[in-house]
Amino acid sequence: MAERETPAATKSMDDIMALCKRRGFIYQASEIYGGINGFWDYGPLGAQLKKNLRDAWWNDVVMVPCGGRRGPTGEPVRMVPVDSCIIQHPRVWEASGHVEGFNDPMVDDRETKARYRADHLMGVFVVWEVPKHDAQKTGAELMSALATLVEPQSSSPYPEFMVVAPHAAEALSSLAADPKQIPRLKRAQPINAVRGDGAALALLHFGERAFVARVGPVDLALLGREPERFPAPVTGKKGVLTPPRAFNLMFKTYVGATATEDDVAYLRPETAQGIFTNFKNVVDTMRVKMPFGIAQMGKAFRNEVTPRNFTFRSREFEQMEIEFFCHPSEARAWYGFWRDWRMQWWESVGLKGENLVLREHATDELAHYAREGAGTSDIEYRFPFTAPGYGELEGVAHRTDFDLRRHQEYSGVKLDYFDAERGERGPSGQPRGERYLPHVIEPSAGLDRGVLALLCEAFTPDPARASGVFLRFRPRMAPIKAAVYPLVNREAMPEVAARLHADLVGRFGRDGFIEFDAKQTIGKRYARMDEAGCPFCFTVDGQSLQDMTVTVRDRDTQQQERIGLDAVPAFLADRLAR
RNA sequence: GCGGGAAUAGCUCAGCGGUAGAGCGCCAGCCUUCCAAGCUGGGGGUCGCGGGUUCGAAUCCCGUUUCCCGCUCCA
Repeated sequence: MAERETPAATKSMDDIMALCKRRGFIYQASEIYGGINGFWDYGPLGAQLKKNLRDAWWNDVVMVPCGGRRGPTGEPVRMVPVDSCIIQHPRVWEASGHVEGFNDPMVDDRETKARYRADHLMGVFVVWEVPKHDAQKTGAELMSALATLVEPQSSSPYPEFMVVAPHAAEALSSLAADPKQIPRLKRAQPINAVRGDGAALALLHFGERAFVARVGPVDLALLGREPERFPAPVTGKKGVLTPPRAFNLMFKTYVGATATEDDVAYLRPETAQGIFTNFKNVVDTMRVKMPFGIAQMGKAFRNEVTPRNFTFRSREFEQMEIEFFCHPSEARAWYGFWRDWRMQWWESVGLKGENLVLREHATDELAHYAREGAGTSDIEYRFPFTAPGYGELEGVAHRTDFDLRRHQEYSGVKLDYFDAERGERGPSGQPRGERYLPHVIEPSAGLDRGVLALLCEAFTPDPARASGVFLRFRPRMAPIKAAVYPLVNREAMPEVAARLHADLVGRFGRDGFIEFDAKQTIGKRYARMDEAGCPFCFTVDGQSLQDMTVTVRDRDTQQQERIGLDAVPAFLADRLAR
């Protein structure tokens, strides 16, 4: 299959979206009302395609963990599922870091179109002009004079300039390296280190004049009230900045009818936390033993700043997450195991070849919970809109014990695990046991992104065939499993075909649609199935009535073979497993 | 949030101040023995939405929504 693959860059996303609409895979949500940004609905074929991918994950991950293969410890992989609520106690999201991490206020420069994190705007507050005779002194020589200087608080609350940096120290060093960030500034010298209020002092030279300035965070409340009195970074121009605007990425709602601020709750931005909050319950009730995983699939919600690229960045989406708990000493081995096996799984559902890559994260792009861990990898697919780059399908992260530790801290409930098989051996030869907070490997996949990747991968333009395009789904993923057609709507053909159709629906109808259609020419019906991605069409023709055979038309090759009517179920059963 | 482009039938698009169109698809009938064949007929659009200009707006102007591209953002 891989050798006939169509490069992602040659596929048009517009064409894929049009096909998705035309064939009932994906519609824009609330379309008759003009649509709603960042939300998409699945049509009949899309719903079944999505279910097939979801079922494959559930079966291959939860019910037959890792397809039956053994983990790095040599034992079978143990896995149990949960299904937790979308709305959790608000403290869950404080513990997870989402309340803090999802609330970066941003400031826009209306003139230059630049956007800044408000807490990264460092103000430069001039507190003292250095007398001319002292202007050539170094920062160190000024230190004694500065000891008696006016308190920085007495200077104006409005900065003279603004510099973009995460904190004062970095602002100072970047100013020293590149004074052009402030108009007319010739030279900047740091004077002292960052103080308690997050600010530091610097000596700034403008031509012949020199000033001592305090560099530090600006008053965000004041910036919100009077943005016109704050200078923009780089240009120094006033009146062009917007007030800080909160980009709250969590969907807020209210529990109860009163809807006061005390009732605020959030729709989960990830399913993972529902696993961590149930960790103790699962350990206490399920006789699981380390190492083991808890899996969950379900909807999650993120108020994305810019939903874009079809369903790739939707505000409502479905996740398939595993939290795999293990002893800290085994985390590295399990991390590698999961990373490699998840990659193979995506290949098994049809994303083969150079469009699928495994990318290990560089240290500086790791999330807050993963810095101390064995690593983070992304399994990425080259979508037409990311080509030649890639978009994330699944992240595999070693989250250390970050989440359990935080939930233990915020809830006050002990979440450590007593491992009876570890620890020193006592006189009887029995291990004394070891109590520890497990480490976690998290393979977290996006179901909607997976569906989109399947669609993009399957989409195969072919000017030689009537439909101009066909969808080359793996039979296991295809929403329509087979079609049964009488070649013509005459003689006994429709009746024979209808019987075969009923038989196949009974055997395979739970896995996907089995089509029946007697209208129109056979070529037209084949072409429709090409566009819908149906892998096999069984046709009853004149010969069928003589010798009880049918033709099987293969979607990918357009070739036909003739098999016995009674051989069709076995033929399909064999192919649909692939 | 910003800048640019777009929105007319299920799809692809034409129409650009004077009665809303074509091709394909879809549905029905006829005909048809293997790849969107042919014939006949049919359904389907308040021209994204809301204002304004005009005797008259799909068409011009303003606003708005959605989609696409580029920024920006992305635990």
